[in-house]
Parts: sequence; C-alpha cells; structure tokens
Amino acid sequence: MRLGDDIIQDEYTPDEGTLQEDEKMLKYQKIAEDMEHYIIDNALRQGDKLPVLEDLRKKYEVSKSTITKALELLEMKGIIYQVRGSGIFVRRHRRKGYINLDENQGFRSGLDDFQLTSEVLGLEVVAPSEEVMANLSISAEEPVYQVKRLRFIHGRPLCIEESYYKKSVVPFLNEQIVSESIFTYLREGLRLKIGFSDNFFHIRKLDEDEAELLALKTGDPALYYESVYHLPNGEAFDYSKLVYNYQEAQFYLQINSLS
Amino acid sequence: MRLGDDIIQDEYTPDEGTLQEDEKMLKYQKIAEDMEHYIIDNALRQGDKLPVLEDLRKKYEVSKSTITKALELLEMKGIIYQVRGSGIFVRRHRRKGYINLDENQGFRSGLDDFQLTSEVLGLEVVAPSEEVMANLSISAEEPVYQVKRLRFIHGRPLCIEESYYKKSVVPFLNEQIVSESIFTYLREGLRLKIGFSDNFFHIRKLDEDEAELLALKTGDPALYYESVYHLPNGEAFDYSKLVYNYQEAQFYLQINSLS
DNA sequence: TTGATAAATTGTACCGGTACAATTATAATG
DNA sequence: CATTATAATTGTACCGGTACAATTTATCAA
Repeated sequence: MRLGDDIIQDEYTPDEGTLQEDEKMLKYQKIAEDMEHYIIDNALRQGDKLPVLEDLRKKYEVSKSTITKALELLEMKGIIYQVRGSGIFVRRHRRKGYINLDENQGFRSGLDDFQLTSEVLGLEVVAPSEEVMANLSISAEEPVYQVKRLRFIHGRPLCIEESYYKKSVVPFLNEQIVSESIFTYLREGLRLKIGFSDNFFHIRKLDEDEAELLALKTGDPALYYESVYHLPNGEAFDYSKLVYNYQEAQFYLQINSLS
Repeated sequence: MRLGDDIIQDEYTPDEGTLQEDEKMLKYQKIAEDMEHYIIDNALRQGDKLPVLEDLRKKYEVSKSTITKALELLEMKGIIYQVRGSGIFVRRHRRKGYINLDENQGFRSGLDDFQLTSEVLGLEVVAPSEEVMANLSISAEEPVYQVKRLRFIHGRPLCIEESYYKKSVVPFLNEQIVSESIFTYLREGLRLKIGFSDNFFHIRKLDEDEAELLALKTGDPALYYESVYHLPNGEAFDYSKLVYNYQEAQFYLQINSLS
C-alpha cells in the first residue's frame, strides 16, 4: 500500500484567517485564558498576588464556582497556586529552553521561541508490528501510518522520531503535513481532541545508525522516550518513539500534589 | 555548626500503630480511595466500566458534586477517565518497574515492590551555595541541611542524591531518618504537606567520581534530575539533584490534556 | 515591644438545583 | 438489513447557597 492513494479529503491549510479563540469556549476557559494573559502582559512574577476570588467573581460576573473552575485549570497548568485564607498567587518558575512535558501537544508551548524544523525520513501506511499492536491495543488487521522524522532545533539535530497513527483515527497524512506540526494538524485540521497520554523514558547508548542521524558518536548517551496518546474516549491512536540528542534536550515538568 | 546540636524534638517512630487513614479525610477523598481499592481488589483493567455517577451518588449518599470531585481526583491520578454521555472507565496502563513521576513523594508509589535502600554519604547543616540560594530563593544567612545519599535498588546503585532542606522548615534530621525515607518523615513526622514541585532533567556523561559511586565507567550516560519542592503556601523548602544509573532508571509519566 | 487572643479575610467542602452536550440505545423508515 | 431519525442515558457547565478551615490582621494584656 502506498501513501495517499486511497483517501480523498478537504485540503488542510494551516492558520486560516485569524486565530479564532476556538468555536465555543466555555466561560471558565475564557476566564483562565484572560487571567493568563493578564499575568504575562503585566510580567507578574512568582509570589505576586492576584485579586481575591470575590473580586474576580464581580469582575467576570459569574458565579463563585465558575471562578473556582478557572483557577483550578490555571493551577493544573502551573500558572498559579492558591492558599486558603491567604489568596491567589502567581507561579512562574520555568527555566528558559526546557521542553515542557506537562502539556501533551508535541513541543507547542515549551519551545515557542525556538526554530523547530523536520526532515521526513519516511511516511507510509503499514501493518502494525507486535510492538505497535501492543501499545495501541490493536490487531494485525488495523492499518497504521508510520512516520519517521528527524527533528531539528535551530538547525541542529534534536531527536529521531518514529510514530504510528491509527489510520481509522488519522485517515490522511502527507509529506507537507508531516514536515510541519502533526499535532497542529490533528487539532485544527481533524478537529481532534487529545484525552491523555502515557509516557515512558530511560537512558541508553546510541547505536551506529542513530548516532549518524544525530551527528553524534556510537555509544553516546541518549534519552529514549515513548508515548501513547489517547482520545478523550480512551482509545489509543498514536504510539511514538523518540531518541533525543543529549546535547540539545532538556526537560521541564511541574508536579502538583494531588490532595 | 554540627549536626543535631541545637534542636530538641519529640522522637519520631515510623509506622506507629495501624495505618490511620489520616486524621480527617474529606468525603471526596474517602470516596476516591474506596473506589481505587475497589478497582485494585477486583483487578479491573483498562476500559472496564464503573458505576454511573447517579449510582455512585446513591451508594455513597452524598451530593453529585462530591462524587464529581472524587472522580476528578481519580482522573488526575490517572486511575480513571470519564466520557460524557458514556460513562466512567478504568485507566491502568503502567508498565511494571517504572518510577512514577506524577506523585511527588520521592519513590513512594512507583517502586512499591522494590527493595530501596540508602547509604548516607553526608549529613550536615551548611550555608547555602549560590546555586542553592537561587533555587530555594533564600539568602546566604538562611541555613540548610545538606544530605548526600547513594540509593540502591535491590542492592544495585540507582542514583546519587544531593539534597538541600531549609532548616527553618525541616529543623531536624539525623542519620537514621535520612537512611530511610525522608519524605515519609516529612509527611508523618513533621506533618508537612507538599504543594507542588518543579522538575528539570537532561542527559549527560558521568564524571570520574560519579562513575565510581554508581559502579559505572567515566563517560557513561546518566540522567541528571533536579527538583524544587514547595509547601502549599508556595515556599520552596527542598532542592535536590539526582544522578541516575542509566541501567536501572526508567520513568513513567501520565499526562492529562488540560481542557 | 512582645505575645497571646479575637476578629476579619479568604479559599475549600459540600449541598442541590437547571440546562445542556455527547454518546448510546431505540424506533422508524426505506 | 442497513440507514436515519428519535429518545434515553450520562457526564459537564454553571448557578447560588451554607458552613468551615487556614491565614492574616486587629486588639488587648503584660
């Protein structure tokens, strides 16, 4: 089976028109976004105090629980923290240049400032291997897209990526989509939502082929990172394996205590 | 300043009596815990359906919003996922033997089954270095405990740990506490709650000293992991640097899409 | 000035309600 | 029997309320 010989679909053009704030944003989402902008625009720093709940309620003219919901969201995102009896405070502690693992949207937020490019090494529809079958919980009959890419940051090799997408969920991919951001396409082109992901990683040494692609030496260290992405209904649709250049990759992760 | 020469404090004996379910558990916490036990005891698997919200409400005799809160907690912990219009489902996907990064309690949950031991390499009260001052946001006058440990898993070296605790928050540490679980002591001995943590990591090569401690070779790969732990009120109290043995360390991380 | 005590502030737990959106089951239709 | 329309199921958004716990501020005593 060859690439793109069976599916007809409306073409996808990224960034069509202005950045519409999604079709239907919920109240608490809008409030959270607005507050985040406020924090950024006013360059607030760790520990700075935000208006108290009651004032926010008056300002946005919603009920207390809607404000609470917005604040929960911001808290989970690591943008604020709340202290009972005291107030709401800004929590910004990210070091620059670190890949943020908290939001499973590829590299969207952590590396905004960076020049990310991709070289497509392979793109085809294949039958799943045992490994892919296990991780995506599918049978041998379920076809998947196999995507191999070499990703660059500022022109330097960042990682080797080998991804598998269930064709029933992602029916069409082409060279252009894959050379840009696949997740942007999933989100905006297919209007696909992501539910959650499982992520595994460990360290190992590069083999000869990997080393050559990353312009490193055989035996050099590497971070080996696996992800399984699920739709909101729990269905796994993407299994990805990444091998990171140890000289370029540094990661950030914010963890909240689950009360 | 020498160790333990200035603070008198009630002695700490771990596991005093039976595992009391904390002094005052909230309704939604108890429900979440009960449901988690139910899932484990009945060996439910990924995708298995749980009772619908209304039935849970009747069973636990609480309001809908309390059930919702409990389910939110379980969702954040990666134990369930909810699908609107469909139901509540079990989400268990952890590979065995991986360190779980989601819950910031040291190695508590991810490595339950494993034999974790520690060799204390150093324990003293010191003035903070520039690096510690920056990460804990303290001045040179604020004393900190410095703890150096070599941690073993099944008797094999897992990581080198160098930790700094603000003495104003953790006024007392001794060899025995430090040779066991520091976080258990913080939680149960000091009744300290953790708010959130910032975590950073990257890959690098071992230097000579590190290699010797980990029984590896100079230049071998290693995961270099830094954490800054904060109290619920936002105060940073612990800065830790870990160097992981690449042969033993593998990590798991569950990420939810923040709607 | 210090330190305890009381009061005000402020976020969280919990209730119970309406409306609605996404899914699934059922009925109708060809 | 497959397809489509309809209805029932089920979780989520949002409201507005009471009670309470943790923190901060104000007050008072020594």
